[in-house]
Amino acid sequence: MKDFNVRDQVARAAVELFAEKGYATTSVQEVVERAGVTKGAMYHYYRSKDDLLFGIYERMLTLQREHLDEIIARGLPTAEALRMACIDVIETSIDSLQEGTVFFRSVHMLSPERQREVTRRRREYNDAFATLVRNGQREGLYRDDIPIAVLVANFFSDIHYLSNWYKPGGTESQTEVAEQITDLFLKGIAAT
Amino acid sequence: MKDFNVRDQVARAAVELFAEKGYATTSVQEVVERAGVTKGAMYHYYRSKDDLLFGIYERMLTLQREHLDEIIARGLPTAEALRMACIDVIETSIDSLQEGTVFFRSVHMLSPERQREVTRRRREYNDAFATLVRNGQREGLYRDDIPIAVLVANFFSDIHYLSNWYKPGGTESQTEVAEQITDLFLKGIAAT
DNA sequence: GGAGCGAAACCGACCGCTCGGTATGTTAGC
DNA sequence: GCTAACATACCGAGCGGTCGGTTTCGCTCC
Repeated sequence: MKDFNVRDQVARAAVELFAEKGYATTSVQEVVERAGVTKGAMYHYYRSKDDLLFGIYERMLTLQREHLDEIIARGLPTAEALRMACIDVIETSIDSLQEGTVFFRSVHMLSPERQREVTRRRREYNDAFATLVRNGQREGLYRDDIPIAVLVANFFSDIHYLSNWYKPGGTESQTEVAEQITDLFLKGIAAT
Repeated sequence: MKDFNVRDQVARAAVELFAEKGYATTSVQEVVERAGVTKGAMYHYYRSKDDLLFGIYERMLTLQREHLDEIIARGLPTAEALRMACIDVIETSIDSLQEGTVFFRSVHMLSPERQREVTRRRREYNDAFATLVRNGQREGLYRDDIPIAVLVANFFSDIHYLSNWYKPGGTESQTEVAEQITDLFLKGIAAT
C-alpha cells in the first residue's frame, strides 16, 4: 500500500501553486516537483495542464451543486432554505479558499469548450439559487423593486470576493463570517 | 499632426486584449497589431509588458482615490457621503468594466514590488472607505454587531464582481444599477 | 526659405530561453 | 511475459525583449 496517491498529490500541488502564483506562471515542472513526482508520472494520469485546471472547476461545481440540491430537496420553507443555502456555500467556499482563488481568476485560461461548460454549470447553479429568491418574492418575503439578477449578483459577489480578504486562523470562525454575510444579504433583500 | 497617439493606442489595445483573453495569454505582438503599431514603437514608449499592465492599475487606483477624496472633502453628513461614494465608485467601475476585469484578475501577474504597491494603495482606499462606515457607526447609523472589515468587504465584493455579470447596453442603466446595489448594501448595514 | 543636423520616433529581424508535451526506456506486480 | 506505472531526455514552438539601422521632426543659421 502506497502512502500517497499520485493523482491526488498532483491535484493538491496544482491548486496550491495556481492559487499562489497563477495558472499561467506556474510550470508543469513546478507542479510535479511540489507533488514529489516526475513529469512522466503526471502525464500518465493527466492528459494536459488544462486537465489539472479543469479538475479544480469540476470538483467545485459538483460539490456546490450537490449541496444546493440537497438543501432544496428538503422542502423547507423558503426563508430557511435560502438562509441555509447561503451559509452553506460560504462555509464551503471558506473550506476551499485556494480553489476559489483559482476558480474566479483563471476561467479564461481553460480551453473554450471547457469555459463554456463552466459557464453553463454556473448558470444552472445561479438559476437554482435565483428560483429560491423568486419564490421568496412571491411569498412577499423579499423586495421585488430590484431585478432578481441584481439581488443574486449581490450575494454571489460575496462568495467571489471571499478569497480576497478572508484569512483562515483569524479571530473570526468561518461560521461566524458565514452568518454575518448571510445576514447582511438577507437584510438587504428583505421586503420593506 | 497625427491622428493618433501611440502610447494611448497601445494602452487601449492592451486593456481590451487583457480583458478578453487574459494578460498571460496575450502576446506583445497581438497588442501592437491591434494598436496598429510595431513592437519597436511600443518598446520605445514602454519598458516592458509589465508596464502595460501596471498602467491599468495606476489609472484605476488614481481615479478612484481622487473621486473618494473629493467626496469626503465636501464634508457632507456621513450617510450622504457614504451613499455618494458607493454610487460613484459603482458608476466609475461600470465606465471601466474592461479595466475592472483586468484589475481583479491579474494582480498576481505584476512584478512583486508593483503588487505590493497596488495592495498598499487599495488598502488606503479601503481604510478611507472604512472610516466613513466607522463614523456612521459612532453616529448610530449603522450596525456594529458585525466587524467593520466584513461590512466593507460586503460592499467591495460588489465592485469586484460587476465585470462578471453587468453587460452594458442592457435594460438597466448604470445609474439604476448603482443605486440598487448601494441600496442593498446600505439596507444591510443599517442599524436595527 | 531651405540646407544642415541632432535627437526623437520608429522599424523589423533576431536571440535566448522557457515551457508544454512526447517518445522511448525501465521497473514492478500479477 | 505482459501491462500499468513510472522515469528521463528531448523537441519545437512561441515568447519577451533587444539592437542596429532608418525615417521623421524640430530647430538653427545663413
